[in-house]
Amino acid sequence: MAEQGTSSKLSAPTRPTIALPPTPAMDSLFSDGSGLSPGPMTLVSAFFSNQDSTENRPFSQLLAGAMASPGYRLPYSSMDGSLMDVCFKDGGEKRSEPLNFSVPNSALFTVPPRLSPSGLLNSPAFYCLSPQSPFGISHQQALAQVTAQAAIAQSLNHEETSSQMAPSASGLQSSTMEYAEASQFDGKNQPSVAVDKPAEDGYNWRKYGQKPIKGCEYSRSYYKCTHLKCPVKKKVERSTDGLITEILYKGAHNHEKPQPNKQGTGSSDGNANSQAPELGCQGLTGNLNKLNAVVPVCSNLGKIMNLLKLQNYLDQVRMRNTVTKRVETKEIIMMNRIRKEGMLLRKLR
DNA sequence: AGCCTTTGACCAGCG
DNA sequence: TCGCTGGTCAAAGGC
Ligand SMILES: [Zn+2]
Repeated sequence: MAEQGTSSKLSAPTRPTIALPPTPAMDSLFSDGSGLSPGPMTLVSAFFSNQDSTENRPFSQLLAGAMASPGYRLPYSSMDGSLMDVCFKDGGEKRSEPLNFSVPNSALFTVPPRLSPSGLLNSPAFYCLSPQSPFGISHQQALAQVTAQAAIAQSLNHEETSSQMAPSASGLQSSTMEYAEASQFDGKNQPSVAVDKPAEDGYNWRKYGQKPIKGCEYSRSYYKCTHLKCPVKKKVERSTDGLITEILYKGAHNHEKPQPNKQGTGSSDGNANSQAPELGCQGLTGNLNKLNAVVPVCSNLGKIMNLLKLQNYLDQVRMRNTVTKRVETKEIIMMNRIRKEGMLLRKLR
C-alpha cells in the first residue's frame, strides 16, 4: 500500500518500531469515540527521537500546551534511555517525513512521574520497544523474551526517567482505525537482533502472511487478531537486519483484551504479557468516550477530555505493570542466561 | 488436538 | 495487456 511506504522508509530504515496497540482505551484516546467504524486506512507514525531536548512541564502545562498548540506529540523515553516520539496524524494524509521534524511548535511535556519509568514499561509504546529480539529464535521463544526484555531494561535503567509526551491534536481527534509507529533507538542496551514478534499489546495475534517488500530491503508480516470475528489486523515491517521499522494497525477491536489466563493457549503472540483487567479506569474511560461523542474534539473542551483520557490510560498502564512483573520472572531468568551467553560470545571474538 | 508459523500461490490495484 | 507490488489464502508442518 502506498500510504505506508513513505513513512517506513523515511522514518527509520534500520530502527525498531514500537507499537501502540488499538486497545479500547487507546481507541478512545485517539479516535472520536465512534468506536468500531472502520474509516479509510490511515497512516500514523511515531518516531524515536535521538535528540534529548526535553522541556519538562507539569501536566497542567500539558493541558495548556494542548489547548494552545494546533498539534502536539508524544515522545516517550524508552527504558534504554532513547527517546521515543509518538506521533499521530489524521487519516488519509500521506506523510513523507517524520512528524517530529514537521511540528516545530508542538508542545512538549513531561509524562507525570507516576508513569515513568515503571509505568512506561507496559505502555503501548514500550510494548514495541521490546520486540527487537535478539537471537533469531523462534516466535514462541521470542514472545517470552519480549516481556523479559522489558523487565531487564527496567532493571538496567534506573536513571532514565525523562519522558515527554505531546500527542498531536489532530491525532486525538482522528477517527481513523489504522495507525502505525516507527521508531529508532540507540540500541545500547538492546539486543541487536529483532524478534518476529512485533509487540506485546495484550491481544492475541495470528500471523497469516509475510511478504518481502521494497526490493527485499524490508519484509512485512501480517497478523490478525485471533479473537472471534475481530477485524483487527496489523502489519509489521522489518528491515533486513530484523529490526522493526514500522507497525500498522488496521481496525478496532470489538472486544476487551483477553484475560491473562485466556491469552492464547501457550505459544503465541500476546501470551507472554499478562494484562491486568482494565477495571476501575474502564468506567471513567467509557464515560469520557460518551462525553467525547458530544463534545467536538476540535474544541478546547474536547482536547481537555482527550487529555483526561490520556491520563486515565496512563493510570491503567500503571496498574497493569504490577501484574505483569510476576509473569516476567521466568523470562527474566532466561534472558539473563542468554545475555550471559552473548557476553561470552563477545569475549571469544 | 488445537493453534500457531511458514511459505508459495493467488488475486487485486495501479502505472 | 503486462508487470509490479501489496494483501490474503491455504496447505504443510511445528510446538
Ligand atoms: Zn481483536
